[in-house]
Amino acid sequence: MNEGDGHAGYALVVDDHPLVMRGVAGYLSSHCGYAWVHCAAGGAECLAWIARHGQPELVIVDFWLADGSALDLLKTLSAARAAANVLVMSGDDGVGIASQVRAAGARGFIHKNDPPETFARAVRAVRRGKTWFTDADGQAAAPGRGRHPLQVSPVDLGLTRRQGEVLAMMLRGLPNKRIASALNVTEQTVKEHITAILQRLGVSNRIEVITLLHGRALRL
Amino acid sequence: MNEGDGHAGYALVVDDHPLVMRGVAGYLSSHCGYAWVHCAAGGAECLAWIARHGQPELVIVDFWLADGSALDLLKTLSAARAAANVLVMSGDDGVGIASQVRAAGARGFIHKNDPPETFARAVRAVRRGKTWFTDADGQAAAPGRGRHPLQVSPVDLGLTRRQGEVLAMMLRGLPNKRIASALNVTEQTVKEHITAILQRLGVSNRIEVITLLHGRALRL
DNA sequence: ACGAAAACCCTACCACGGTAGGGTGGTCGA
DNA sequence: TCGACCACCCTACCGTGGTAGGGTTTTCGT
Repeated sequence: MNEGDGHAGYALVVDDHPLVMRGVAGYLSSHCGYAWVHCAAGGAECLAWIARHGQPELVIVDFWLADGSALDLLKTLSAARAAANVLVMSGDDGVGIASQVRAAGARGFIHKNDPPETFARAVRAVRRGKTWFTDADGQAAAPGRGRHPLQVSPVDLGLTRRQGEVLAMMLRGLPNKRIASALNVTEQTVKEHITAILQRLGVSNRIEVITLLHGRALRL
Repeated sequence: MNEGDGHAGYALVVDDHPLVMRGVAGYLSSHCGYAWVHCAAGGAECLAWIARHGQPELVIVDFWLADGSALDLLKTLSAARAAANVLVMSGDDGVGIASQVRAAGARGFIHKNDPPETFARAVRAVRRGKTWFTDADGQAAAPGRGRHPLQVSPVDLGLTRRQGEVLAMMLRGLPNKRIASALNVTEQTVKEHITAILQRLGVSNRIEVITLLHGRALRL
């Protein structure tokens, strides 16, 4: 999948919702190839962090922060060093946010309702020096929802029922032995199920499976 | 073996922000012992899902949904079958939300700003039949931020700089060989770094590391 | 100037994961 | 009844991952 090479620089997520931070940070590290992802709960913490450690390669900021909107932070960042790629993320459809944000120096704007794929595309674009402003600011965020598979069913993945159970336990990080004893079968049998799963999913390791499917729920 | 693994009942997350959903769902499965977590993007989808599949053991609803607030959904749920444990989650500090939500039949209310630990405690409480309403609705969400460590900052995890780099690549699912070549060191050196990381984190596998820091639980 | 710690290298050993290639018994639909 | 498929078992092989126990160099704080 994506190749982001070793020491590319780190990403910084600024959001005051821990769970959201968690989700975004996880997604960044798993699907966008970021080695280090740091989180800050607000603008001040973000600036302090950057002062102490270097300039991040990418900054993702929630528009609505506890200590004011992201606009101030944005301007400060731009004033200090315009180098950082800043991507602003918002949960609502406030008109003009995109343009405000762009004026303040952001390199892109995305909506929390966007599917993760869009998110990843935006990150990639910004990373390459491009900008990413989906709706041309007058298009008013088309309500057409971009639903995407966040939960996967083993069947529509081409797996048998048993393989699905094995997959579920594999995703939870259980070693073969435990899967075997939990299923009351031999470790060998588990291995064979796993071999089948691997080649059906086109990967070679169990860890590739985990990094591939992690974050989406398995529906049996 | 462990608590609610096998067929304890599933959790349902209702939120229209994919990334948030991702975070919450991941946290539920990793830190709250939920084997199955399903996600719905709105109230309608939630109801449809419950109609098709069974009653979930836990429902987590974002207060602000695209198709109106969660109150309608809450009432519908309560009217249909009061059995479900519903936990409402909100991102802002709107006064009276907690009481509104409680009146509508929710079993608990949490704030997105709350640290994940609080989230987990709320889930556990609701699961045991108790309720969870942090501020007594008049206390107006103390601004004292509840910052907590939740993301990979190698240093405040007790890791050296190099170990942090290795950890990052490990989390991306890269095998030792690749890490070694990316870092221009021997595979052996990488192994030693990893051994150090493992015992500092108190785990025994790299997959335990991944599942630990990425959300999947291992609960042995 | 000295000691500690980090980063690097080496050999060797063993458990685990995954593959290959055999076989059995059961269920289902043509 | 026959074939297809699933689940299960077995032995055997090998690559990777992780540990143990040696060692060298550089960096850094006191």
